[in-house]
Amino acid sequence: MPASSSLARHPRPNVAVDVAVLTIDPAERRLCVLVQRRDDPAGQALPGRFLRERQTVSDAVEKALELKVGIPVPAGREPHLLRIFDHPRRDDRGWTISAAHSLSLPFAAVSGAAGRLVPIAPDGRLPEGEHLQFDHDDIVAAAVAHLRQRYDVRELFTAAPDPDRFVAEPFTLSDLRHAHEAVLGERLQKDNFNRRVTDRLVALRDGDEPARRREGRGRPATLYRHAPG
Amino acid sequence: MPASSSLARHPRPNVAVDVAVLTIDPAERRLCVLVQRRDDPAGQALPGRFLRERQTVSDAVEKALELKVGIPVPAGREPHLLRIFDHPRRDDRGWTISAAHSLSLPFAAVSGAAGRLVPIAPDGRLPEGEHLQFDHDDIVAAAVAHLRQRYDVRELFTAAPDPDRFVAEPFTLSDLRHAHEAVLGERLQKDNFNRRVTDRLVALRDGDEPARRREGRGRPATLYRHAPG
DNA sequence: GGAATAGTGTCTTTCAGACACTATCTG
DNA sequence: CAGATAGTGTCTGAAAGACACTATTCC
Repeated sequence: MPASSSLARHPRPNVAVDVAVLTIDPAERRLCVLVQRRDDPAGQALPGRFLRERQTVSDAVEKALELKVGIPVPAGREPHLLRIFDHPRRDDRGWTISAAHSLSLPFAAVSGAAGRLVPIAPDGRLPEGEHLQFDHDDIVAAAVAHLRQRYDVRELFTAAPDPDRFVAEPFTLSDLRHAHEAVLGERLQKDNFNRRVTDRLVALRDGDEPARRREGRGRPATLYRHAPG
Repeated sequence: MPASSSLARHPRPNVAVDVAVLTIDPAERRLCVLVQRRDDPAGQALPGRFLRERQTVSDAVEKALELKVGIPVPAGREPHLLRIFDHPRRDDRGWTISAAHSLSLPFAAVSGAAGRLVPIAPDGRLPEGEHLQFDHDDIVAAAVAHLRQRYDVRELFTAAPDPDRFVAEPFTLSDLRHAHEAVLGERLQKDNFNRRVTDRLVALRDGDEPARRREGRGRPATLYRHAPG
């Protein structure tokens, strides 16, 4: 903020926020983005909203999600700022800049939303035939790129696995791996993945034995939580 | 940008940009940030400016640097968006949000600036006794953290060395290493550093021999450019 | 020769990646 | 038992980090 000048009478831009809500569909094991349900066949759009008086950006994101897709933002979830779209003529209704954000949510928080979950192609973009209005395709691509960086292999040792907490505790190593595979859009090898992440996890105990989850056929899997710190 | 609503008559915020200009003082081999020269003893500040009508953010950054510290931005240099400061009462003159940016410049582009170069402490913050107005201390810390990530060891193999081009071509391996040391605030081992970066560089030729720079005592050093691509 | 800077040979440790194996459950 | 899922033992190759060495200049 410029320190010296008094607040001059400049025209001020409309300031908007747009949000790419990312989640993982556990049935399909696919990364999805939440798109507003609108009848307009010309183009779907991400939820977005103009800033109201003295509103913070993250508050505007929260309001946009409540009003446009009908979901509350769980406590402790923070939107990530991706970039600012500021082309002077990008909106012919007037000078408008938009702060593009991404927000990762667990599937349970999104499944009741008033919107469609569009799967992300392995290349990190929207599938053929799914195109969004304005610059929203680019926001999705930026959101996925940003997310994949946080789930990069090399991050597994410096940071925690599943930094965006797509997977609810407690979880099995397979749950965790499937989440990483959905984010990265590629298969990971079970053995190497397990060895990399177990240092950062604590196994739940059931008395003397490790706590396990039995589900369908096969050997029951040990349950884990994220290690504190 | 919200697609459905017409442009309502909301109050609009003042939108500002603030810039942490980072450079490396080659004599001191230290990372520095450019601070506006102001007489106000209460606090120094980073260059910043309000957006003018239909102005883009990066254009506002450019203008701020020209007018507040008197330096032109060389072609091909892009400011990095760090975060948005948006506390509703952060400026008592009115509702103002600020897009904080960093911009890396070679020393030659900054040495004539109307401002002070303040060295960055090894912990990435401003030294004791140097404090800036508003949230500008935080901008500097964020700018340095962002920069150090780009200069992380692990990035050397995936990306080019000196991605922000602090060092002008042609350069010696020592020039390049000193720049990385200044950014990271720690010493690097000559041998390992050289081996990591030489793949990404091309040695200049002087006829049959590699081109060398003789300077003071010691064996002359081979000159390099960045490898294309 | 001595001091200073440039550059290399090679060893150890770490760890990502891959293959093959063992373990425990359901039907 | 077969089929399915969970989990481990161990090798290979890449590369980061460290030590010791050689090379070429100025004085």
